[in-house]
Amino acid sequence: MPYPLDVRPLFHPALEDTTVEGILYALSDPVRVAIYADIASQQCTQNCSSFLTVSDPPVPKSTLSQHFRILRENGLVRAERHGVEMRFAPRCAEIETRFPGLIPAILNAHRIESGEKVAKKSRMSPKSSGRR
Amino acid sequence: MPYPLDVRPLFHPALEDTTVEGILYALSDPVRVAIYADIASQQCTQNCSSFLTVSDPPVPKSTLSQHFRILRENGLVRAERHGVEMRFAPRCAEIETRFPGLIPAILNAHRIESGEKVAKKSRMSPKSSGRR
DNA sequence: TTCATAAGTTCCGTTTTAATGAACTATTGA
DNA sequence: TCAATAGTTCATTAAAACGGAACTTATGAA
Repeated sequence: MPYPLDVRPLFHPALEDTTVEGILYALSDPVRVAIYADIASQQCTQNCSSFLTVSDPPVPKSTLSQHFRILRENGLVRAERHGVEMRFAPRCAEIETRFPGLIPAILNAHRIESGEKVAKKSRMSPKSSGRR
Repeated sequence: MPYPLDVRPLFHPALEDTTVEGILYALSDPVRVAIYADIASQQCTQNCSSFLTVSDPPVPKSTLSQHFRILRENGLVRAERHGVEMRFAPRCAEIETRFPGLIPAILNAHRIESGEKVAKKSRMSPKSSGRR
């Protein structure tokens, strides 16, 4: 008889237990902020492995797992086991009620910076005109 | 004849070289964010030693020095040697032009959290009425 | 059922990074 | 010239991040 699936308690902090420094720490890593920006912008939840290639070279699975744990334990995402895979949903709306404007400002800053990187890359790319 | 005072180049990143992750990292430490919040809120610049007691137990001098270096190298403060002491001024206004809303949101969140800590402490204090 | 595969996690050795006492370097004032 | 003060640097230790390998659980096929 199939018993309930693995329901080991995945710890999620209560909203009021989240801290600014925890949030800033979690998002101060380039891989984690990229993951979070992606999760936060998607309407649908995503699984772990879809993020193996957020970075080049690809992030090892074990490292990715740690990154997700840090995002979860600092209150940034909600994780749910779905069969063999894990799905993540952002907790932006909740955090917004506790620390208004914080997450939007960070995501906005991240967008600005990402835009710069893309611009720099395309300037350096052999496909671009380079200095004319 | 007295030569120019020690003017070893104190490195400050150009505004456009500051990064979100650098800023978040610098402010993800409780001591550093407390220092920065203080500097950002003061009209007058302050020296290093006035922050020895931002934390209890007091932060060792060598540790403080590192904290200030991290704030400076990540573009959060401008440091100037004035005789024997070092003075710091916030770079909030600059950062605001690059990452609008980021610093105010972080400082606001920090205020919220500090307020909670004070409230909790006074609830637990023997001088307060405690549970009535 | 049994086996193979796939998704994540955990373990553990290695590498980085942080913390801090002690020694050191300016600068000022007596 | 000496003493005191503000910060920095260095060296040691402690803590945290990284990532390969082994492990666990779920699923689907035979």
